[in-house]
Amino acid sequence: MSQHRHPGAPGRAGAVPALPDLPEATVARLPEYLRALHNLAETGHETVSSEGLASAAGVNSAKLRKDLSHLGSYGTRGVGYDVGLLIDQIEYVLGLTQRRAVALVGVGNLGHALAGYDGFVSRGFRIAALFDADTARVGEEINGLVVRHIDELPRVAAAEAIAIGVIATPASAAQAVADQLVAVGVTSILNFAPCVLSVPEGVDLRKVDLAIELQILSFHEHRKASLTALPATGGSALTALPGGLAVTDPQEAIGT
Amino acid sequence: MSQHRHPGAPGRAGAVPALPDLPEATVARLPEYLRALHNLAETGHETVSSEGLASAAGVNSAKLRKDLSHLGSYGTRGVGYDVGLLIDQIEYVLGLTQRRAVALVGVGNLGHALAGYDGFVSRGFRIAALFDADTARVGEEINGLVVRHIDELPRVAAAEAIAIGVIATPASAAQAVADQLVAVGVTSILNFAPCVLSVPEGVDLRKVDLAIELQILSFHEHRKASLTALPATGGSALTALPGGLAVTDPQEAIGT
DNA sequence: TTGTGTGAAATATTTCACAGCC
DNA sequence: GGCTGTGAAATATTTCACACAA
Repeated sequence: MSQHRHPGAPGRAGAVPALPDLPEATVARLPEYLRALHNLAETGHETVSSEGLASAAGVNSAKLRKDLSHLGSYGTRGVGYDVGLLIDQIEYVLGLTQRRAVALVGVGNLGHALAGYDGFVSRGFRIAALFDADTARVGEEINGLVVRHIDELPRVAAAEAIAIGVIATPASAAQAVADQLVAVGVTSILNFAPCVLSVPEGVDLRKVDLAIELQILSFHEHRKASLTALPATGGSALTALPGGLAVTDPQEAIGT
Repeated sequence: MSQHRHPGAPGRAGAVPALPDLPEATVARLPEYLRALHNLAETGHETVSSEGLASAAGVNSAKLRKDLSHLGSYGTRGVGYDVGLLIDQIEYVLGLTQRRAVALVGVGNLGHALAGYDGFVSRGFRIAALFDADTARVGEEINGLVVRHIDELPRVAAAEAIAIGVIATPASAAQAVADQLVAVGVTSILNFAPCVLSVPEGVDLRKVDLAIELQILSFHEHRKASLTALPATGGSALTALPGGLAVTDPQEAIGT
């Protein structure tokens, strides 16, 4: 691509957004770059190389450059990237120039913590409403917000222009809540309940399952243990393991 | 592969683990299958087809079959999978046959919620210890566990055989905590702090960043808004968008 | 000379489609 | 007849390596 093309300049200088459809893997990394850039900006850096930003974000520099190249050319060859400019660009692409309103449904153990989580507010969002189905919890105030009954969702959603719904209910309630969110026009949902939700075409759904993360780590623990368990089988302990030798996690070595 | 090969039967009938090194994408889905299988078992199903399990887990059946084929052949052609057998097999591969001990560091807002999260306990883990650096929080009891000072980590880790460390501290403390966990022999870490951690080779690190999930959703909101914003540009509104037409999120349509 | 931007190569993952077994 | 297991094709993602701009 010739010359500098800045698709959708943040300053809206008459140009057009034309959000390029980024690879999903790239989208998932942009927030990480953004955080690293904010750190750099706070420590007085005005410029950063792909190498520098990549290591701050925990990726390799080739990947970073490829990712950023999808946004257009915001670097200067021989110099690096302008930190401020890149922050603006990424925030623009991620749609963070407007502070989206988030509705959190389910104010139990986890929901309570999410309601008080600074990161949402400090990173571009506004928790606009809290809901729960349990009347015992309705009325409680968390972080300056009053918990409302879920039946008030339609009214509140219209008033607050809710853009994103976060579900932190028990799994048994999650699908019903998702349906209600969809019904009031919410098109992005983040689900913390450990279950599969189905939503209509056009609604984006992401999920965070805390236990799954631990189970993935458990797999790798198991794997590491099963490898080190056979210290010397003659070399290729990594391949097939013909037969014999019952080794079911002797007791993973911890500490000295 | 000829006949039924059951690499590493759970019942340890003298056979060998021989954990096949599964594709990472497959590993990440196994916990989801496991949850779906438990649901099926509870509702009395003894057998399930790839189609049925796939839809319960929110994936397509081809992917499911490919994933399961990496574990060996546990299905019966023309019939489906034996629910109980598959549960055993997946639990075995994920290393859930032993209840791994988890240490949670950082008992603030989020950590507090994690300490009380049922899902960890119900899905194969044991929260063995809670730590914090803030002496004001040390001694507090959460869910039957007393919060200890982080300096006690070495002693406790040795006593409890901690396998996995969960970091729920502020970002500023996270790297130091990670270092301490690594120092006492922990080789798997789940990080909730919004920062990049570096750990030595051989230590597995996963990360959950709640704000990042919202930012990814925000991107898609932005994208949807920018597409629907040009209702009829003559057909190919999806391609480049030559120039002109300043469209910076008019106001995303919410509600009716 | 430095360091971005990017084609092209290498990997990883998903999907297709069907042979083979129950 | 139904459904798994799996090669082969299609996509997606990562990495390489270098032309070229500043």
